[in-house]
Amino acid sequence: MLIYDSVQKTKLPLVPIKEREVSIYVCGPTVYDDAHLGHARSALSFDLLSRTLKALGYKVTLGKNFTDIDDKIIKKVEETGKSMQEITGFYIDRYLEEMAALGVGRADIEPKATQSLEAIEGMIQKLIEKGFAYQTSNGDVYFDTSKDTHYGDISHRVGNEEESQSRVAHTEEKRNSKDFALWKACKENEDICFDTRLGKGRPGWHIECSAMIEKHFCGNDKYTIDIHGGGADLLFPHHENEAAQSRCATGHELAKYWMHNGFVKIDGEKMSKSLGNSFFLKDALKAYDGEILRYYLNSVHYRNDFNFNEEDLLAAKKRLDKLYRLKKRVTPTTGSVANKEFKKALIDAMSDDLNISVALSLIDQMVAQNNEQLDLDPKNKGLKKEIIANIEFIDDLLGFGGKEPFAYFQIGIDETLKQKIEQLIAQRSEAKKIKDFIRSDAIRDELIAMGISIMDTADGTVWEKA
RNA sequence: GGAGCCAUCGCCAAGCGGUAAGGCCGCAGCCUGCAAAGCUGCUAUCCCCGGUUCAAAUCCGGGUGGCUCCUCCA
Repeated sequence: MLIYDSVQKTKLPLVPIKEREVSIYVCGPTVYDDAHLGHARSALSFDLLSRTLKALGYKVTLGKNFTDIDDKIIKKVEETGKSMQEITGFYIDRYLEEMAALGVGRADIEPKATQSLEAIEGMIQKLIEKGFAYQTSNGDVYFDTSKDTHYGDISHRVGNEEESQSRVAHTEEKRNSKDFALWKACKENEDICFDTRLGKGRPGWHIECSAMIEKHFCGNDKYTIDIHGGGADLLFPHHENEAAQSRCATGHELAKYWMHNGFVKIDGEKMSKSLGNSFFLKDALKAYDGEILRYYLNSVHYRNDFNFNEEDLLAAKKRLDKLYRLKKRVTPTTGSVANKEFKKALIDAMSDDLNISVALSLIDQMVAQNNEQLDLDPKNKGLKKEIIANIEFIDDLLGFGGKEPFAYFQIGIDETLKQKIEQLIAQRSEAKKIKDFIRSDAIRDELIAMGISIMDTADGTVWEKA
């Protein structure tokens, strides 16, 4: 398995800390609002990573956190009058539901900041003891970036210059402009704070990940986990800071490899809350089936930026349709063993830093080739079994193609409509039988107007929602 | 102002020094009562200019254009 390490900026062979085991930690969402397509892409990227590693025989332990302490959450509490738990619980459930619709598997460990306060507190204490952190007069604790000689190694930022142009506001009590909060002391009339040995307050954003990783994973003297992942926007400052905290507190590096997924863009611009161009996953799921969204969002290599648009989504859907049409042709059959070369080629493609484009092209070629073979030899049972097995393997590795194929083409059609369609098709068959093609074509036109396309096959007429 | 990334057919997208995968769209054909579906065939020398090399879309330098990070962010 080759993975691209965004710190070394090169593809590296994956050599896990423990043989045949891979530990992965991915930065999850801050749960104060609905997930957008960017969250989906990140989840999908690391889902693909985890599936690929499992297919290669690794035992994968995936951790993904929920940031449930945050200024934006507090703001929402103030705005809505709801409790923090109500808000975060609501969005966590939504997140998990929506990701499930995309076929994203649950993480093995799903820590929350609120459940990790002891670990957070412990790590901050250790940083203070070791002289890597300092407390200001109001009780805030900052990480002293000047004490960490490796600060900047993750994001490759030059640390010496004065950052006069930095957009970060200077806080008087900060010793260096790059220092960041480990602990934010409670202000006068704030009611959301946690009582700890550090006083009343709440953790800074970065410390929770370091603390949770330390709490839930153990590696060796050199590294805690194998792979740390997240969106490319987290590289700095979030991951730089996480790495610094962990390095200084524990004496070993946080992760051996760092992987970052590219952005989802709308009209060429990064989708973000501040630009107001977020496309919420819940809205996308209203318009498109989760499996199609999954296929589409995963169809571009995870490191590239992804420009979301409907035409491309439709093109992706057509590609998935073809796989399901092949599945329709072989459907009542049960699988045996997938084609060896196909299976190997697919795994090889994914083993090369998740080269999904090559994997999808292999699937396209498999579909065309098997369709041709079926054209030539429609009754070949062994072939059918192999095809089904191929598709099962695709579903396992990439997470699509698992539905019952007739159902796939009928998503969104209710029972009454379905009956009407089948009635019209029956009428058309009658007309065809007596060669009343004017009538049969009129019925077909009617169906097309309803958004239904039909195909006459040797086994009768089948229909699809267009 | 500082730091990066990217630029391949009308569109999406692989490629990682050895002579341009795949998909969508389009065209032609086979199949069909006609369609649809499926199959077959056809369609690019890689933003520009230099350089390195026997060989460059791939490496180096310089342009141009787009995007991102340095502020919450997946």
